[in-house]
Amino acid sequence: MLKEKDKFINFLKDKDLKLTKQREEILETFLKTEKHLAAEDLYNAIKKKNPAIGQATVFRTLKLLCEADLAKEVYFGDKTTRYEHKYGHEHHDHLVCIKCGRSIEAVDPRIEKLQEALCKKIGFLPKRHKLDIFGVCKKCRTKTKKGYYND
Amino acid sequence: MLKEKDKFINFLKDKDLKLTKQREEILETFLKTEKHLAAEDLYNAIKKKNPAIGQATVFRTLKLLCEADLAKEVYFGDKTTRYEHKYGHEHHDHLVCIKCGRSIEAVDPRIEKLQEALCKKIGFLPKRHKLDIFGVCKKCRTKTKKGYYND
DNA sequence: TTATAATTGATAATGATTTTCAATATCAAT
DNA sequence: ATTGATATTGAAAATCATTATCAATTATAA
Repeated sequence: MLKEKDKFINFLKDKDLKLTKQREEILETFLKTEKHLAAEDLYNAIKKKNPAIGQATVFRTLKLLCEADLAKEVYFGDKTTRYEHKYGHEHHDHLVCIKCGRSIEAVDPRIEKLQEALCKKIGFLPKRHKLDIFGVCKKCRTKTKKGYYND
Repeated sequence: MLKEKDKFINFLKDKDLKLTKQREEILETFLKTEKHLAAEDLYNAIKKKNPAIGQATVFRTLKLLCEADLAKEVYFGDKTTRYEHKYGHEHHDHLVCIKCGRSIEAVDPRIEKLQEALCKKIGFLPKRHKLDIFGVCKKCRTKTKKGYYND
């Protein structure tokens, strides 16, 4: 928690930007939630503590958090941008549950290797990639009383 | 070309929808382009032949083509939806060039297998997935006069 | 404390997509 | 071919997420 805040403060200093109450609040609330939230979700969460906050400020600050490498944009197909924590999170793929909406982070180094090989084979220089697998998570499968959810 | 049209006609009949001149035109123009185009691109292309066509109709028809499994929505991170041909195209990953914007289709069965294994290991039931690799394509690397583009 | 530049919230603007609605076209059954 | 029931169309207004504008406010280095 402190590390992230420090990183943000350094980032701001570095860019001659100011540390404001709203920026602090937004960062704190963002760090408290561990899911992939949209700007609006974060806005609503913060409004409870500080109803004076403006949406625009949330959008702007989220952008800053991305620049500061504390957050990362993710897109899951619907048209809204979501944000995930980046600090201390290595690259990972997403297993997105189509029932509950949660997403699980996972990596398989062998998959990463094969991706590189695939690129090399066709002369493509990879810079970044993303793999999203959509399906039903363990919890949601189990919920279906009659054994596992299987179709 | 005929196959796709037939499939569309059958789809429409099946849903008690009507085959109209604009739907035909939109399908034909869509089939003529082999890249991932946005609704607006398609709209502009069609306007040349038929200036009377409405944007809304293009959006609506693109939706229909997706339902008919002739087209598939793809998202490459910017916020506009693009559409690719689906008929006769197996599942594939995308290598998206960040220089020229083109995208190459590719599949590696070993990657697919590993993805399944990864899911199984954590009890996740996969339904579909997408892998996009962003980088620089061979052509664009070559364009850089002094040897390959490498950073 | 003060000067100066950055920040804020409200609101208007944007861009992509959707909806609404009255006029028109399709198609199955005459 | 004509009809009639229903789907479709284009234009324009409405939406949704996001961005830009701007006057008032605030942080910060001197």
